[in-house]
Amino acid sequence: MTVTYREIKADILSKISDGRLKPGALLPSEIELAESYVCARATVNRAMRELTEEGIVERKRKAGTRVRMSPLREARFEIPVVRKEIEALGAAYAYRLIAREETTAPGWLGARFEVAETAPVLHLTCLHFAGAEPYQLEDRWINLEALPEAAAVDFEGRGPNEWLLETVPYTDAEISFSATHAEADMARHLGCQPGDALFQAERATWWQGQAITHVRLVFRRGHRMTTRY
Amino acid sequence: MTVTYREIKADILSKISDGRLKPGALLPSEIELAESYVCARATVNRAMRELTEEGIVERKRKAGTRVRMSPLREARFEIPVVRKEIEALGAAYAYRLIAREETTAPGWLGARFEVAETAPVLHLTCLHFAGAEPYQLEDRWINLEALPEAAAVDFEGRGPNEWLLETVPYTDAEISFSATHAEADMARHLGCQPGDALFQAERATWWQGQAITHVRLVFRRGHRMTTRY
DNA sequence: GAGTGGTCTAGACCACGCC
DNA sequence: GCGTGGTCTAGACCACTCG
Repeated sequence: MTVTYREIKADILSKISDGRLKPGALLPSEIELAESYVCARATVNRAMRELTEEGIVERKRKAGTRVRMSPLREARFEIPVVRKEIEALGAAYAYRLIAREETTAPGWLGARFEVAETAPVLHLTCLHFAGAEPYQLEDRWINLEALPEAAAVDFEGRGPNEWLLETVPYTDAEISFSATHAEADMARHLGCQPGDALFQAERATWWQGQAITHVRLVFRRGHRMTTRY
Repeated sequence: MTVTYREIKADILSKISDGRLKPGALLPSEIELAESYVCARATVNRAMRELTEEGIVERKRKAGTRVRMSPLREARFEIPVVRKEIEALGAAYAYRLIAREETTAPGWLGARFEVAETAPVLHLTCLHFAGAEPYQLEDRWINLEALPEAAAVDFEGRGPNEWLLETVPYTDAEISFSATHAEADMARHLGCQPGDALFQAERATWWQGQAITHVRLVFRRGHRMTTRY
């Protein structure tokens, strides 16, 4: 029965949990820990490295390893495909294409995207349903210079997000969350009142510096994005 | 000049980026990779383990290592202290306590928190400024059963978030983001119109199952939470 | 059964950062 | 300088899972 790096992690965590190790406390060096756990230093190292990545401890050469003053943790959100998000709610997923237009990039998009305003883009508006209820309104722009084949796809049966996921990888993405008012047509599609406060996400993706797609996702009234950490 | 795990990661990533490795492709086994990179298998293993954690590849015993079909990535958000958030904007931070009251937990809080409705709580309302502009309205509830010493603190000079961070660790936290309407007093404090759509975060933390604090943070109009990934 | 990844060991060298 | 963590090596055993 040897000591695993998981057991070492669990032991350190339990010592923090029950107060035997307080925030700011200095831990023994890897060599000392390896002796006390009777294992190789590499095993201790892996345990401590993972605790570092998880934001539990802080390490500095020469200074040693300390329990973080306030465990710096970051919340992580998976960015699921809307179909899976809805199916995870236990509802049936349905999709409808509302509008489709080939045009040129409007000014705000050009600025965010670093594409010329004359660039050809495909503009799609779609609605995603959870059962019979509208769930999310999708306002999508696809850069046809980067992705000319998108012009040949009719997005009637399947949403552009799923098509894009299968078709193009990306190297960079930016996502932001904010609140917005329901405009008149938005309220009509989402079944809420004009002026209602709605949660929205905007995402842009690039492939090696070239803009691929920008999407604005407006959720139905009352939507919450939640995570535990 | 030895081969590091970082170089191996970078090499694999570049092969994915330029198409030499396509989504779904099977990579050579660790032993083969170690031979071709002329390094120890542990070095290859670390590179591949990190690529797995980052969602770039998928590994199964016996089946081998594959490039993920669609790189499953998660967005990460640091949850900074509001003071640092504001200072990072280049603005001066200021704080004001608006209201303070010792009371018992309202029903909705008891439900979220699993504390009795008779539990004593400290209810604080505070405003955080970026320069002269209101930035965030904080509506905080502290469980006085878990943290009786909070009753003795006047939160005049410093916000409860900073006090809590220094004072109590937590084992579990839940955070959620949504949109809300500005109520009348909220609009007055944040300098916006009643009914404006505002972005809000709600966070609850626990220490080993015991509720510590619940906070609702309502941001000024137009606030966006952004990350790249 | 056999091949793959998962982990541990014992040892080594190095880079960083205090003193 | 010197102690700490960061990394690499060569070898080993094990656990899972596919055929």
